[in-house]
Amino acid sequence: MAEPRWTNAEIAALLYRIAAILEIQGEIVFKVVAYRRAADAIEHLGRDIRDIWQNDPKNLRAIQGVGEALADKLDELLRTGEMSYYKKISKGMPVGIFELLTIPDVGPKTVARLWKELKITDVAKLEKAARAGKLRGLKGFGARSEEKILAGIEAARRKKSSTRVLLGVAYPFAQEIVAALRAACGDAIRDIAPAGSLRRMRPTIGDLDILVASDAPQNIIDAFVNLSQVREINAKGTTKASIIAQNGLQVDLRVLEPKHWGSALQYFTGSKEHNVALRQIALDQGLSLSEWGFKPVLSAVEGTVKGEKEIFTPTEQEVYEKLGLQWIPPELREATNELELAQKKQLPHLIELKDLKGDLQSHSNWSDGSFTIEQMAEAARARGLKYLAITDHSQGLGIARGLTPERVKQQWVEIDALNKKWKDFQVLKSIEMEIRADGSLDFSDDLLAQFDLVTVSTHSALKQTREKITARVIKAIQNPYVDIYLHPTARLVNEREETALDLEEVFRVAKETDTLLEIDGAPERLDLDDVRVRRAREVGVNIVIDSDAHSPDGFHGLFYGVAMARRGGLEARDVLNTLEWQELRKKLKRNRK
DNA sequence: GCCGTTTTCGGCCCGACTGTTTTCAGTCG
Repeated sequence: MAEPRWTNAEIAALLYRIAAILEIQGEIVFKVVAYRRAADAIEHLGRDIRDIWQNDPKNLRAIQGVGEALADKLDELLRTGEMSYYKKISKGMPVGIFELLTIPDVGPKTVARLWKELKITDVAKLEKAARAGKLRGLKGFGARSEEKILAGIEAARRKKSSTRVLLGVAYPFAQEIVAALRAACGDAIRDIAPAGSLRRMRPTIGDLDILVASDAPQNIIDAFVNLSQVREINAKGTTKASIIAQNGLQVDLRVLEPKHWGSALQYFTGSKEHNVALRQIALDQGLSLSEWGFKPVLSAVEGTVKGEKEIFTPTEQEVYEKLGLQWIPPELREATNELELAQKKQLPHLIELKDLKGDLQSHSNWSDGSFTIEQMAEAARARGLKYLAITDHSQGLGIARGLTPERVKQQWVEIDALNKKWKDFQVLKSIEMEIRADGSLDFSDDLLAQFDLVTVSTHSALKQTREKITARVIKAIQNPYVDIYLHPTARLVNEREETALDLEEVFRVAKETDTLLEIDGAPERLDLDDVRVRRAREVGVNIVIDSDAHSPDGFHGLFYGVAMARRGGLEARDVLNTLEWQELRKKLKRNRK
């Protein structure tokens, strides 16, 4: 019997849905939070939940936030494909009701009352009722509430149609805004930094948060709303302002006194979950932490006030130090295990861009790039790299003018000639070889053996079943001349979901065969992502970080690739292209035997 | 519903804002 196969993401979505139902039904918030916490943990597991489960519910309790009750419910779901508890509580819940929760200022309590008292079960009915002035009959609702809800419905619609912006777009734009503000305000700015998910280097960004420390807040606010990048002003007050930029991004600015800088930067950087956990650690030490600083709290044990004065933290380091923690790099602040490591002073020494010695995926005008090998090589060299693999596509990818064996040989002549030009730089003969739908490769082993290194990837037949695509990839990476498997999940951020590939199995075989897996740093790929990178490291798979550059500008992909590696907790030693080519070369499986 | 060198029971983050209120509940980040 083929059971419906639930992915981690689908299971997480189910738990989030249960949380929403419980919330609307008025269940205690802590139970709701428990479901959300478990959902979040499963979403960010980095491996298939079945690998942990192994047909025993007890194993599931190893997942943070999953206890006895949830383990049993998940066990049932994994065994039978259904969860009777969900069936029970979702009975009679109108499906449209969950969309109401996406409206700003409409929360679970409001939804429950709209449903029970006015029979409103979807957004269309709510809009109609608000326009007809029927909401003001509810206790605590007035005409103003109706306007607010109508505006909220509009805002929710706009938000739904606009996707999050790629980090590769938002990051340079944030730098631009910061530079423009500095130019306009000069010395009035004591400190300035982008915060939020941008500072944590998430693959996509919703709104941009910019923080400024200054003694002259009004000057900063005025300068901000008058920047040439501003299209419209949402709000403008004495300490904060919000604008929509010409490029459509919402930018929120907050100005605060320098003495609050540390706690505010910490707070606005997030993540929310990280902050919640951090505040708990503070409480355990008798301190209440907020964006304004620390306050001593009543001690439960002594029943006395430990102190009176607030404690300010002008730097973010001081916030963490005050709690006996190492300062935590923003990329790690996603409430995985960073607080535990910071307590034990065991945070990884994260890899930096300057650690990379070479780039192992790039394209020239021999296939789908627009620049010559020489132009690409000079650009890489100018960035301080020592080697660059030219990995033009193989013939299987016809759309990218993939190379035939004959053209490969011609390209090698050009590369050999170029390599005479530098003493401090080398172009590597490589290829991005298509793994065909049946797992066979474009070139013979005899030809593959003559490259410096060989990379493989999939661009077609991406909808194959889990079994099929996994077998296909494994067959390819078992080839003794295949060194690197590129952008393993084939996802495109905001555009295309990852394939059904069983990554855990691929990790296992990659480790067994000494095949390297890639973090493709092109902003539209970022593949492997941080969660997968973390898991790859746990398993012991070797990683490389590449730009996938198709032009000299494309080498900025290395920066974003390093960001994913940092989010995944990688150190320089975990990434093989931090080695000189001669050292890396020895680690390739083709040279190990 | 989860969790524990201060607990197997009794806790579970903080502050601001809003609209409606005479002291607060709900929502948000």
